[in-house]
Amino acid sequence: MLSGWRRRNGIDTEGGKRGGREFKSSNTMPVARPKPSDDRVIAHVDMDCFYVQVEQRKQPTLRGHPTAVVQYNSWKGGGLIAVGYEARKYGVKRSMRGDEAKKVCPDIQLVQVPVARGKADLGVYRNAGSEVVSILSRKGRCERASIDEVYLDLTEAAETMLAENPPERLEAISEEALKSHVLGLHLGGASTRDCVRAWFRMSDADHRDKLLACGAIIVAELRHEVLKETEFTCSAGIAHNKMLAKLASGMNKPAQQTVVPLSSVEKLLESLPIKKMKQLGGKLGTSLQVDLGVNTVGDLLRFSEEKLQECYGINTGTWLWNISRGICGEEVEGRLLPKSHGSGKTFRGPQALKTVSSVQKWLNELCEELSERLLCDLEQNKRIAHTLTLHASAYKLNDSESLKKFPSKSCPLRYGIAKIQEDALKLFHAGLREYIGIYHVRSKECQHEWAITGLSVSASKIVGIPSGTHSIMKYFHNLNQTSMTTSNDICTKDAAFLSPSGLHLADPQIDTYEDEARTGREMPTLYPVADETEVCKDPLSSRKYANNLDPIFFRTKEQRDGLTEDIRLSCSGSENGLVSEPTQSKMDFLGPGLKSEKQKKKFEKEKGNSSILRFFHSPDAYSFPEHACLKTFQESGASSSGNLLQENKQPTAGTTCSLGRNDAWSYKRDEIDPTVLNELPPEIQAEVRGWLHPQKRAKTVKKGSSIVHYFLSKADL
DNA sequence: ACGGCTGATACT
DNA sequence: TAGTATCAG
Repeated sequence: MLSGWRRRNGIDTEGGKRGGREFKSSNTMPVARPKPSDDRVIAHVDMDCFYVQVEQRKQPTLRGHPTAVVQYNSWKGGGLIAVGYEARKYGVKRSMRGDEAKKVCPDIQLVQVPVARGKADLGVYRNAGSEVVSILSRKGRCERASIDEVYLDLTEAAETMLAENPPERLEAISEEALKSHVLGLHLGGASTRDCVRAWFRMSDADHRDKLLACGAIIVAELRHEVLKETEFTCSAGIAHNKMLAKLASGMNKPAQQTVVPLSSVEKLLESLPIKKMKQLGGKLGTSLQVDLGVNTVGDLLRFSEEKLQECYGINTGTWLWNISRGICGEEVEGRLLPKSHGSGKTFRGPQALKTVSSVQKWLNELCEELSERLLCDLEQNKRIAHTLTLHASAYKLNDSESLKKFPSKSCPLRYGIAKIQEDALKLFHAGLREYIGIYHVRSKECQHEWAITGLSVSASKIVGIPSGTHSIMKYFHNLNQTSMTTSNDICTKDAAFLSPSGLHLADPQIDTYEDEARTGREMPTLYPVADETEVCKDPLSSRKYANNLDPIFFRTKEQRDGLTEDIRLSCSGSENGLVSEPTQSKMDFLGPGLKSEKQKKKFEKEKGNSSILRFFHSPDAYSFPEHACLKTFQESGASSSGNLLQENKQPTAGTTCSLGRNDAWSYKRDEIDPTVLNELPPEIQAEVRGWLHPQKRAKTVKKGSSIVHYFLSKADL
């Protein structure tokens, strides 16, 4: 009996008896299998104890000393979030408390995570990660997998090297490359290095091995550049797919790289504990162990694909079958920027928040950080986020129902600190009302019913906006001239133009809130660009925009072509005039009104900036009337959205490609004038070309679920 | 009620 | 879609 994991994820919920299974007679039919291998060259680069390195660079005297990064030094020395390798020798581990670390390693230096607005601020690490990404993205498609991890598709670069400058012709192979670990390489007699050198130069090797060798040389170069330019060391894995590359990058740390030739895969996986595989470290992995007795990846080979599908569903089953053979078709995504931003904090135990005002206070802090990061993203990457989401965790006091989860709520995101704060609070109330039950709504000040143990706000649905001759500046400039006579902020209405679906959620309506006298206000005309004269007067007209115009591209075709993702990845507050004044803890206790005063001053101060940011800094920026938005916010099950939204379909033809990192919008590829590309910075060109000519090879779909798998020849691995 | 914070993704 | 859950580091 499968327990736990499957109950939720299992696709086949009806006792595992699947209709249609009998149609798959396993041997007679040409049961196609995924290719046993592909000839891509994929690298996974993993920064070594990244936070520690960042702190050591900032404070060089820490180098060479056992060091760990800790947050919230208050309780038991704080929690470790990164441990340097010197400290690991003493047995210091992540998720130790600072005190325990001191115990096993008295000399350890504990560095605190920067704190801003009363919470840990990981901004410095994010920025450091961006530095690294900007270097690693030079040689091929690059996917930022996390703050300190990157995947690279080096296939083209490796092929080029193999054709023009193969290792065997290379008079000298870099020292770093020669230090590679090559799995399965027999080190008979000769020194390791000579062996590796010989491997790199092997002229009779499998073509795919040669590609890997080239990949390893390239990765060694890249890692060297990272070290030179950032002082950070990293480790890497080079293999034919993401899964193996990721596996390899962790095998020899720190500051080393590991190559996985095809011939080594079987043995590598045979004895590998199942939990070491990415995605199998959690409940699914446990289920494999407990329910199927699978302890190593090799053990998985005993099960037919059908059996695995019976147990875990079609997708996961096939995926398991594949990974046990070292097969993984996942593409490197080609995304240098995050898809969402979030700011959150937990309030454990006694610190749990029990009043609305304390919640509000913290929401304000979180929203402030979020807003800052959003503006940063806007200015540096020309991207706009469209959805604001509030997550909270809570428990009920004196209630058996305390297991109930606090519901997440989201709404359209309006730019401007005050707006975000206001909306976040409304979302909180919406969630709270649902959480405690609508009958208790009125007992607003009745405490001790609930306690909040975690709060977070996040911004998602981030899409790029055009740049180039008609830049974002111009866009907002127009906006400002025409419609923002009283306002300096982007708000929901703008999202009407920008939102891919035209979906508009009204502000959450909390009945305990006074309506903000929106009624009589007239809707301003809003000209997206000078030559577009459509006027948005009522809720429906926003739909018209969304339907008829590609919102972001609701300008000329030429303008559309300029779409770009700015490659300036860093988002450092101090560099862009966005830096906040030193956080004053007094502010914590000031109401929104006073805070607004502060923000006003900040805005005044920044008025001189040519930055677009000044458009959004006004705290009490004009708010578009709510009736301009479709009200789709679901309240007590009463949904007014429904049909309106469903009509709104995006054209997704076969020849569309998704722009940037967000699939929200598609457009016809052949509408793009290729010559425009040449005017973009080279790095951007590369990425845009990536969009325009996505994958040469058949696209392998997530988790091996793709039907293409079934049309490829059976594995002989 | 302790590991905090951040992010991605899949499913419904 | 919006909301939930899982996973990772």
